[in-house]
Amino acid sequence: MSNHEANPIENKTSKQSLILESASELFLGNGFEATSMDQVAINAGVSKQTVYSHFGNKESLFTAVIESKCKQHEITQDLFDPARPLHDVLVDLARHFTDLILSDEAISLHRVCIAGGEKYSQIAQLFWQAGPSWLQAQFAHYLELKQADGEVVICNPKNAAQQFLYMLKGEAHLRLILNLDDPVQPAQLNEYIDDCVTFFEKGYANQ
Amino acid sequence: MSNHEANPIENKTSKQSLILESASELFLGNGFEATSMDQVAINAGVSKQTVYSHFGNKESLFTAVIESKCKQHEITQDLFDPARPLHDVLVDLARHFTDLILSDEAISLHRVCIAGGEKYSQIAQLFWQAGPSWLQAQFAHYLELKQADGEVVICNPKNAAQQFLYMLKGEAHLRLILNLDDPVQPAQLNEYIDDCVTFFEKGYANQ
DNA sequence: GTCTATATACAGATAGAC
DNA sequence: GTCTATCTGTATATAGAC
Repeated sequence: MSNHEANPIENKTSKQSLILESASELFLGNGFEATSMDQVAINAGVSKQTVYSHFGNKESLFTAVIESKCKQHEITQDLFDPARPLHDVLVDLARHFTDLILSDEAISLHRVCIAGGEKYSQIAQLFWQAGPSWLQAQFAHYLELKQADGEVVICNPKNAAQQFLYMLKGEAHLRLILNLDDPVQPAQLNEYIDDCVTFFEKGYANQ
Repeated sequence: MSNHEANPIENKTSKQSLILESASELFLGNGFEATSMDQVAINAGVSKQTVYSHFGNKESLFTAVIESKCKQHEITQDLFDPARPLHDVLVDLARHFTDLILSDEAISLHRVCIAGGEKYSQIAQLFWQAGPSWLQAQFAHYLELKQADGEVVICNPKNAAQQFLYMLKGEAHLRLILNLDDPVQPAQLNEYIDDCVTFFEKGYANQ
């Protein structure tokens, strides 16, 4: 009985994805510096040399991990259908946005990008463009259309979009990313989100 | 001529503060993991053993640094004098708050607390209580008084305080903490801040 | 208290067999 | 491509002289 699989190509890609998965777990869980290539290899069930064969060095592996994770976390743009009324969009956006950014994986990803951004600014740039920048632009564009319709009075849609999104991020996100013992409770969070929607509507209402 | 100083006690405390200053620079600049005790010693102009004599181990030294830095960055509570009109307080708060949180040292401190919070949750707790938590409470209290005066209509002052502060933090802070190449320009920031004040006043106006 | 010298461990990365 | 064994540097922490 031979030692190699029936399809060597599938075997190759399988090992590569095993390594990527292992590295994702460790980098996102413990950060860049605290993760060793030995751990990555053991966790993936391969030898260290195999890791180096596929990804060259630690930085390249790290970049590959961040890149793949950024692609996974994207909010659908269907949400910003211009035909939808403002209130519905605000409520949906608030719900989807908070669900996304407060998830365990998004928090880990954000934390790692902050820590790693100092030395590897490419990482932070990837995260910024795939995440915050993209969403802000989409939402601002939607608000422009609503402004044109006369539904709202917004002199600067880009600013308004930011105000809404960063307001929502707020305390719940900060507590999680600081890893505090007591996160914001779901009931309190829901009340806060509703408040934000109401606040936004009144602040930018057309009289 | 003897080698020791006239006052050995002053000499001791001087070395301790030298070490603390050196460690602050390195921890805030490069993070916990990327800072070695050797670097701290060299940067302070003392031997490594002296560092250990004063602070025991790396974690203790780190905690001491964060604790001292948190104490330095505190916003005066004179700002929330109940006699002051809302508009003045909002403008002053917005200016002082953004100045503080966008400063180099505050960004570094924030970054380090996020990175270190995973393993040493005491660090993040220190930061949270001395910074965000304290300011939110002060501002919420002021808003309660204004609500009682009938100047504004705020059903939940705690939420309103958060909305204003986290909205201000916004993109400028995120870009800095991610260490992106292109930070928000001062002119654009000022415009955004003014927008936030106007938005808040309209959103919570008493008709 | 402060120094120099050292013990011990583990990191990133590579050599060479199969 | 994949593995085991190893090189080389550097980290935390300590021992012992002064």
